[in-house]
Amino acid sequence: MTDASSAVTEALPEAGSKRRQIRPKAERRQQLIDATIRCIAQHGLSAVTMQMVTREAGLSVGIANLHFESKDNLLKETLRFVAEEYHGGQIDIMEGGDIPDLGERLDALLDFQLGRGVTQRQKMSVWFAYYGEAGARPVYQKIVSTVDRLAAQKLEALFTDIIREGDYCGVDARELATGYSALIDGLHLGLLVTPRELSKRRARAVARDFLRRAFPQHIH
Amino acid sequence: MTDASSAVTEALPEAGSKRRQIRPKAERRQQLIDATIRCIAQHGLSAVTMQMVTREAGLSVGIANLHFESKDNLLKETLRFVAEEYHGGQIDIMEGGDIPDLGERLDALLDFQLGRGVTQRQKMSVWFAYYGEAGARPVYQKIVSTVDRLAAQKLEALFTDIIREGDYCGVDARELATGYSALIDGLHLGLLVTPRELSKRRARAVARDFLRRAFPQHIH
DNA sequence: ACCCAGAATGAATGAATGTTCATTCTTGAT
DNA sequence: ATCAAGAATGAACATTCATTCATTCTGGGT
Repeated sequence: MTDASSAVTEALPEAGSKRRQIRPKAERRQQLIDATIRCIAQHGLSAVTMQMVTREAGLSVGIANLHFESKDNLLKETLRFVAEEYHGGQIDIMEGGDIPDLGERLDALLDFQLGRGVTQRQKMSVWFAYYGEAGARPVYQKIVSTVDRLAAQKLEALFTDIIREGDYCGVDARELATGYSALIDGLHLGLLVTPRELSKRRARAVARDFLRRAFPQHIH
Repeated sequence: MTDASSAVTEALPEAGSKRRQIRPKAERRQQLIDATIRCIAQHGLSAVTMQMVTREAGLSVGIANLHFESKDNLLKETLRFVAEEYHGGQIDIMEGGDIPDLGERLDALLDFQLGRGVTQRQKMSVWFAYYGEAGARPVYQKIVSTVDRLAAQKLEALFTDIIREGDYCGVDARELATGYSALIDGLHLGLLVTPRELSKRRARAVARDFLRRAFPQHIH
């Protein structure tokens, strides 16, 4: 078919290169997961197909079943990646040896949760696409609740420290942590579904307000 | 209903009756929408098929395309129904001529939002299934944001009244309303995805805490 | 220079699903 | 009792999609 000796074609040696490349398994896996995230964000979880994902990744259809065993598994691993990245980022900040001041640490957390650009929005789409299915799929519930529980513990610990430092009384760290987490989730929903009604700036203001009401000395 | 004169067969006059019945269009539509809700809650939006829905409704496959033109339309109408029911219920309470005391009205609202049983959980599954797809489907965004906007206005109005009545200062009704809505959404998510971590009782306590911190004179 | 383990490909396959429509049946009016 | 309108049925069809696998190709080791 393609005559190798004829030098006529081969116009794009780099960009649109059709050249087959061999890369390590871990790299291909990540490539496919990234493509899956973009596809879910753009087309919705229920519309995602293997063809769509592999085309987005610039690879052939067979490769997805080589590195992940099935579509189900690819979707599962994609959720795991997003969940761990999001919660891992939060946990790093909350443990945060690099930020000694507790008020600043809260600010950094808020920045992480409601900051960022397009990428963050894509991740949020993925996040909620899975939430929607979680009621019917125990596997998803398990992945989310595992990382979720750890993040919730860290948040409660941080709140406990702040309450002690500020001598706030009549405040329950656990209840407050549950409320703050729920508030952030709800704001993400708002940003995703009604971006016209809720700007990122306003979402941050609302979250800061919640924290200020609870820890007036730490948030200005 | 069943023919009284023929006493031979008709073992189950109600439950397993195979008899073909003709019913008005509106009734069939509601029957199919109800079945769709149950299917989404049990299997997840992406796993719902027309066969599944019509079997759940105890009807044949053709009927769905007779009363709704397509699967897409059935799903769209189901979302519209759930959205209007949920937001409509809230709005009725918030306008609430039947409850003059504003604090009690808040309580009633909270009851409606976080109360109920299995049915409510089913509706929530549906709600978030669509949220997950909303990022990619403008139709869903439009349906939700339309009813959402109205409910947000009513909530803001209620908060404004309460702020005036309680002489609360330094509190912005709009910002608080956004926060409260987001909090409720987030708590619903928690109830759906991590029911083990978050009981309905605790969710209510968290929401009440939020309101108490804002309107201490109205919530005890 | 040669070789081969295994990475990559994509046409083929079979299963699942949305939609159609010829046919059957019910009901209320005449 | 008869009939027509249209509600209801479900087998058939066309499409779409996940998965397979025979084959091709690559790059590091010898």
